[in-house]
Amino acid sequence: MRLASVRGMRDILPAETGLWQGVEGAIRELFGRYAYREIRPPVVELAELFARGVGAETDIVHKEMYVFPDRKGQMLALRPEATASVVRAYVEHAMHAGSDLVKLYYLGPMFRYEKPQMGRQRQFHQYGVEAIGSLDPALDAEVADLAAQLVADLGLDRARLRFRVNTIGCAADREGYRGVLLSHLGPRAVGLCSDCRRRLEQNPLRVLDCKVPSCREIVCEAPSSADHVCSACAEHFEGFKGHMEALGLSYEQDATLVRGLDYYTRTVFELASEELGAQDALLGGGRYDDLVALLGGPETPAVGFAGGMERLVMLLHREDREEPELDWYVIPVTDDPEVVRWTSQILAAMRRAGLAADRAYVRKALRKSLQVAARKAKGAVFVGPEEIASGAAKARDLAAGVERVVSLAALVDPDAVRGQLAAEEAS
RNA sequence: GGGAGCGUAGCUCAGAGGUAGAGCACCGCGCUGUGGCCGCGGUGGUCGCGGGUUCGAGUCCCGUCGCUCCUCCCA
Repeated sequence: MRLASVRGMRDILPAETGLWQGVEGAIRELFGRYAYREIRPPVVELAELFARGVGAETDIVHKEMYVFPDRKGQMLALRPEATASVVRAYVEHAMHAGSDLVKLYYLGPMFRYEKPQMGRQRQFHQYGVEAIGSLDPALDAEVADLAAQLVADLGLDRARLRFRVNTIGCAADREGYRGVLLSHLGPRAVGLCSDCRRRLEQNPLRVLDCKVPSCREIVCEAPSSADHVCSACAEHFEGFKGHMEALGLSYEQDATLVRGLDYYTRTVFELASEELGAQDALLGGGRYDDLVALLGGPETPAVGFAGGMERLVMLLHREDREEPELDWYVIPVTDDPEVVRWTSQILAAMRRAGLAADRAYVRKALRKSLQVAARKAKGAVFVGPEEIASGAAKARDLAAGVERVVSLAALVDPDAVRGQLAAEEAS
């Protein structure tokens, strides 16, 4: 069989890369505006980082991570997410020493060995922010506001997006709530699905977001974590919600919102879209106050979120018209060596002057070359014996269908070109 | 990991046991240095891959790989 890309890993072709660059540009611009600076951690880390940071028992680490030994037998992993890497870098480079609050963002490929489907690939791309060094609930709200602003900037329909928030408390609260939850769910275990009976022992919180109808019934009567957090965490959550309202961000509180990574504490949130099908989470995040210390740094609270690029691109995909990108397409009208040389010289001059230009390299009927030109460029320039003799060229506006003789100097002057085209369109 | 559907030309798809097709795209000609229309002609396929049944398989059977959807999980 012919060689093909690896399952779950796809090519992003030129027809799509324009959209990707646009989304990436919007992300970088917005995150910069919120005072986050880019960090680029490596794609490969010690496998242990994720086992410790994300949690050895989480699905992501336990079942989905690409793990392999290098040539010296060291166990490495392709990163399944970036927060652990960013925090590792924060600790490794003692970034706490340089600033009271460190705000970082990243953008790049992640890897999870899952069954591929719409909106879920084995290599996918995430963007995200991490604000490390403050426990202020206003910072949680800033991160949520940033997420909301991103989808607004990209022009997504707010009515079809759902912002859900919850609190799962600090580490001590989680331990306490785990007991409360167990004593509620334990007697009802018979009614739970087989997965949930297993979760009951490993991570009872995950029973909460099970989608099996019978489990949901049992779960909706279960005590919610928000009612079982300590007063400090409850106050923090109230503060967070207050700031959300102050910023005009609408949300729904959802007691079943539990994230799949072990490091989360207190605030958790998720933004989902109705338009994405089964994989509807656009972005998700929350607070992780214990992770920095867990990875060997000082006790440092932090909050962040991550979102999926593919899912964002999918929502924007409806407008995919392809417009000519080049300013000029230069066509030699004969095979004459002199003509061909002039063509290359004019082309080079245009490019050096900052114009986007290309030329016909495939010899064919002139009208065919014009068809190609109309697909690729805003204007066509003809080079032949007549043009060489007069020292000017025939330039054609391909949208307006108007043609006029232009001096070579005008051809390579970006301002003149714009004036020229505008004048032709007006006439 | 569990379940379902689909893989035929670059793209969208017909073909239901008997010579692999259409539309679009691409190339050429009509139209010698001027586009989008029209007409005519042409290039292009180990029918995902491997086995089996049959005189004969794109078509039926089994396996496998891939895609899509659900479940699961999350971004």
